[in-house]
Amino acid sequence: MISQKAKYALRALIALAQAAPEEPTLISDIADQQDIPRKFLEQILLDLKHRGLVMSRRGKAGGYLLLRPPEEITFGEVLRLIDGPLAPLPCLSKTAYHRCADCKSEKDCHIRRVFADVADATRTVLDRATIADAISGHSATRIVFELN
Amino acid sequence: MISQKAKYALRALIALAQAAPEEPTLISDIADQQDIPRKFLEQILLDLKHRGLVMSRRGKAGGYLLLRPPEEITFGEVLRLIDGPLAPLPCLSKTAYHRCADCKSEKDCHIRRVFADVADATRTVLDRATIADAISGHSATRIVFELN
DNA sequence: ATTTACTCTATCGACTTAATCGACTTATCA
DNA sequence: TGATAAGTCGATTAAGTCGATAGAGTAAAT
Repeated sequence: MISQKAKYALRALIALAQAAPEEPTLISDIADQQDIPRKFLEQILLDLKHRGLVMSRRGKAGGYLLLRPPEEITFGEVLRLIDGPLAPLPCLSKTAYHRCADCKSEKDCHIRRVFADVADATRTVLDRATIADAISGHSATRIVFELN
Repeated sequence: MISQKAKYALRALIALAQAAPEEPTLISDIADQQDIPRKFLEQILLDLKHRGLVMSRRGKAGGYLLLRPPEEITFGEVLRLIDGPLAPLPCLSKTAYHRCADCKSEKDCHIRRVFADVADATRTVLDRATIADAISGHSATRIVFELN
């Protein structure tokens, strides 16, 4: 399950993508429109700002703006930023690899092999799906499952 | 990330599948062999027993036995049992569906559409992969990703 | 100078996770 | 029949995470 925070982040980015590209949107407006607790959303937007996804303007007529085109912001990027690695096992993460504490041999790990397939699938889907895709309802990836 | 408990459960089942099919295996033997805290493993095996995956014999010459063939125990089943639903959103779970608390319309949910693909992929992989597959190193599913 | 709005750090309570404890029950065997 | 081996089971713990809130601070505009 993805966290509530990640859902909020994605919804906020979608809201920003749907707003006028030059007019800053108020935190409060996003919070009201998307039903997100105001103060919680502040933190989230700040995180997104620190990672370069959005920018902000202070003072009157301030607010938030998308810093990159919605076609270039992927779900994978947002999820990693908020929830951490996508991989189901630490030893399968491309972006935050580390050995499982009690693992004797990665090559021989029976469960690792199975989860490697899961990791590939989620990575592929989430790193291809963009905010723009989400808004348009267009799916970036078609997945075909074959029996071995 | 899957929980430590789920990893232990899978490793324990694999160990049982590799043991003689009629000789009960001691909790302590599995714990030692797999480096799992003894008392924690007790709980896990009890859960697996209550769900009908294994059986136990008490007293001298007691221990645990697999109750079903390794070809019929899937990763998906074990993970659901230990960690709960596989789906990344509650509204995408087949086995434990429930609405997202703050969701206005599922049909119009932009993020739901993306995660539906993730849910399909993980479900397919994990519900096809069995304990027997894990041991043999044979992968049950080949996944092909196509661009839309 | 005042108002508006974002910034930042700290804190909260509820829950979850991983693990441990200890008393109990059941089965075997001498 | 009683000692011993082994699983059963509920309670408890410590640490961490999650979702949310509080409040003082800073920057910009008028």
